[in-house]
Amino acid sequence: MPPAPAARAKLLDAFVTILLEQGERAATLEAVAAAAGVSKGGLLYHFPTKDALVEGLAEHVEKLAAEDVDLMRAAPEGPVEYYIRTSVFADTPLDRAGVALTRLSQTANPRAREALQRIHQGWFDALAEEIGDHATARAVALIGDGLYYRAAMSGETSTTPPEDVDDLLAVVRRLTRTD
Amino acid sequence: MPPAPAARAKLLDAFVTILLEQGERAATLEAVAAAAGVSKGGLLYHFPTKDALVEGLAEHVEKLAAEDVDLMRAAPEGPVEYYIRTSVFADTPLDRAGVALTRLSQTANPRAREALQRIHQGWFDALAEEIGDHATARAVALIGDGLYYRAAMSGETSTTPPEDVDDLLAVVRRLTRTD
DNA sequence: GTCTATACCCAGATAGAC
DNA sequence: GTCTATCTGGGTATAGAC
Repeated sequence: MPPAPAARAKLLDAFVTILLEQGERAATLEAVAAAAGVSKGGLLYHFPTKDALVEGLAEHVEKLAAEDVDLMRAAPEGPVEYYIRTSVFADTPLDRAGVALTRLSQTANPRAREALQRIHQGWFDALAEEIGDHATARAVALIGDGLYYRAAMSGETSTTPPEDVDDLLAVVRRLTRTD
Repeated sequence: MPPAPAARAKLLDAFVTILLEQGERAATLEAVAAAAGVSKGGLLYHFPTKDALVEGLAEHVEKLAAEDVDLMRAAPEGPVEYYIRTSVFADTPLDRAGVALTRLSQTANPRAREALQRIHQGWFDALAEEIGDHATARAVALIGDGLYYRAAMSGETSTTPPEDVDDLLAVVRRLTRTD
């Protein structure tokens, strides 16, 4: 990979921020360019079309998610606990970019949807490997999805209180222990 | 309530269908009007602005969801089983309209978001009443949310196979039984 | 209650200067 | 590599006929 110019990263970051804070409709080329401190023309040099911008975000998220799956598999507390803990919105780069991509996914962006599907599959596989039972793994994955999508929808930047996460984790442990 | 003209219902239905099949971007006034078999002007007689159309959909979904909560509380198999079973996308009027509204919710429609929040709260309350333990109720609610949002995102019109639902239900029963 | 016509605006994209 | 025009299409909304 070439050095990856700073402007590209800044543009993607601006795209994510607007998507998070104002939704898809507000994420116009002009708005993204302005937020990144360049002109529309400047943006279009790096991303020739809007689809290219979406594509760039999708790739970015897939890369971050792949790294996350590695972390998940290597986590001392195990994939399940890692997964649940990190499913609550925590304003990490992956959270931000992931939620932003989710907002695009319903619009009509097959690319965004495919990426998200692969990402979720990666998480699920890691869960299923630890849990064994398919249906239980599915239930755990769905709990994470629920947390994730709630964050993606409700525009909440708020973090779920730690004790709530602990309570939820206790429930999940009860679920996986009996297998 | 006045007789509620058929055209209004047809327009809302067309709005829902386009939202489901092609996403928010495609749901323009013209497209909705055409799908409902009227002209743009005709649509604008019933819904003076696009916001009014969204508002109309939100109200419609809230009404359907309120009825669903009643059914849920009265369900012979109990609220929990009813909730999980009906959380998978089944192409019912409520499913369709609910998913359509979900697609709108991230855009920047506070109205759509508020409606969805109230709706989810209604379901959660009914669950918590049966389950007792707050954290467990939350977990069950999240599993349903996960199913729901997955349908909302992936543009899947496909129905989850019944045996998968049964498997999931078995897991949920294990979860609630121990309380 | 529904239609046509049209005004207005803004998003996405192109061309070409610097 | 970034900028300033500028074109074009299409989305929302208004006016007014039928």
